Amino acid sequence: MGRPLTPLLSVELIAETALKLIDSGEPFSMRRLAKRLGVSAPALYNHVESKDALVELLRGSMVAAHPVPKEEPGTWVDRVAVIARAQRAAYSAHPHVVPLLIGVPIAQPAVLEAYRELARALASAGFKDAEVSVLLEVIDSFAIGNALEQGVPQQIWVDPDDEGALARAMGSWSDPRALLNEAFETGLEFILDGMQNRLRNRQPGAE
Amino acid sequence: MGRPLTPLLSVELIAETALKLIDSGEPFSMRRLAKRLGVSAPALYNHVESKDALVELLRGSMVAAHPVPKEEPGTWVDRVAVIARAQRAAYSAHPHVVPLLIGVPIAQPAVLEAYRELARALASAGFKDAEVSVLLEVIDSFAIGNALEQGVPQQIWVDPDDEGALARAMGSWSDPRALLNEAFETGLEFILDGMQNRLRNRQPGAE
DNA sequence: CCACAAAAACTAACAGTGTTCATTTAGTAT
DNA sequence: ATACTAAATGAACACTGTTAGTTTTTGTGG
Repeated sequence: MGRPLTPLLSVELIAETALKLIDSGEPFSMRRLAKRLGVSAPALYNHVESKDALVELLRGSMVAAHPVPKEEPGTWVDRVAVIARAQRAAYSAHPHVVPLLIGVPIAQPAVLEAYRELARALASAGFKDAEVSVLLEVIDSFAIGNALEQGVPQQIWVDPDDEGALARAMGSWSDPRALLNEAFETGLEFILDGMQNRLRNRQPGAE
Repeated sequence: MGRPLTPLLSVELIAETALKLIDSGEPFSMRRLAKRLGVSAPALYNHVESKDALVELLRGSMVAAHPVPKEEPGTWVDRVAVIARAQRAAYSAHPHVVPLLIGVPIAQPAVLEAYRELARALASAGFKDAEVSVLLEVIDSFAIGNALEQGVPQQIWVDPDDEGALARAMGSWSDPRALLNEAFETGLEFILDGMQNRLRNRQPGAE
C-alpha cells in the first residue's frame, strides 16, 4: 500500500480517538485503537513514541482542557482550592484513563505547571520548603486516590443481608459518582482547614 | 513427569514467593513466578484460580499481617486513627503490590473486616449513614493514593536549575519514603480534626 | 488388593499484548 | 532526475494470561 496520498493519521486524531475508546469502557490496546482508526497497529508508531507516551499525551490534553485560571483576588486558600478542583475536574471527566496513568512519569508541561502553581500558592502562604512538599503530597495523594476510585469502582462486596454499619452506610448512596464528589469536597475542606490551622497555631504574633 | 512424589507447590509457598518476587522490583508475571519456583507456569493454576485471585490473596495476607487491634479504651478518633494506620502499614510494607491491586475486587474477609470496623467507629461517633460512607471514602481515597505513590514513585520531573517553589520544595527531602510518611500523618491529622469539627459544630447542645 | 477418580506436574498451544523490521509508496528538496 | 524522508503495510519477536490434553502418582471405595 505504501504512503497514502493524504495522511490517514495525526497525533491529534490518535489522541482524540484513544480518549473516546477509553471512555467507552472497552479495553484499550494499540491494536484496538488502530482498528477503530481503520489502520494497522504499527502505523501509530509513526506519530507516537509508545503506548505510555500516548497515555501521557492524554493526561496533558485532559489537564489542558481544565486549565488553572489566572491568579485572581482571594486568599491563598481559595487559590489552592481552585487548583485542586481543576486537577480533579480534569481526571473525573475521563475516569477510565486514570488507571492507565499510574506508573507513567509525568512529563506534560501543563501538568507540571499546575504543580508549580500549587507549590507557589503554598509557599506564598508562609509554609517552609519542606512543608510545601508535604502538603503538596497530601493534596496529590487524596486527589489521585479519589480519581482512581472513579475509574475503578472499588466495589466493596457487602452482603445485602448485613445489618452492620458498613452495609447501612453503603446502601445509603445510590449513585457512587455522587458519593465520590461529596467525598472529594469533604476531604478538600478538611485539608484546607488543616493547613490554615497549622499556620494559625504557629504565628499568632509575628515570627 | 507426572505428579511428583511430594508436592512442589502450595498456596502458601506460591503467595510467599510471589510477594518476594514483587518486592524485589522485578516484573511480575505467572511465568516469572513459576520460574522462581522451579516449576512450569500452568502448574500454578492447580493451586490458584487466576493471577487476579493470587494478587487478591496477597492483599489478604498483607492486611492480615497488620491486624486491627481489639477495641481498646479511647475515643472514636483514636480508633479511626488506629485502623487507618494499620491499613497503611499493611500496604507500605509491600508498596510494589499496590499498583497490582487496583481493579481487583476486594474479596478478602480480613480487608472487609477492617472496613467494617472503620464504619462502626464512625457510626459510633454519631455520624449518619450517608456521612459514614463519605468519610470512609475520604480516608480510603487518601490511604490508597498515599500507598500508590509509595509503589510508583510519582517522580515529578523538575529541572535542577529551576528556582521556583516546586523545585525548592522537592529538593528539601532527600528520602521520598520519609516524605510520604510525613504526608500520611499530616493528612490523617487533617482528616481526624475535620471530622471532629464537623461533629462539634453540629451538636453543641444535644440534638 | 485392585480399580478408579482426583490431584499435580508437564508440554503444546491459543489469543492477545507492545513493539521492531523490511518493504512499498508519496511527497519534497537539491 | 536523484536523493531523502514520511507514512502506510504485513510479518515477526518476545512477551502475557490461560486452557487443553497427557502423564504419573496418590488416596479411596469395593
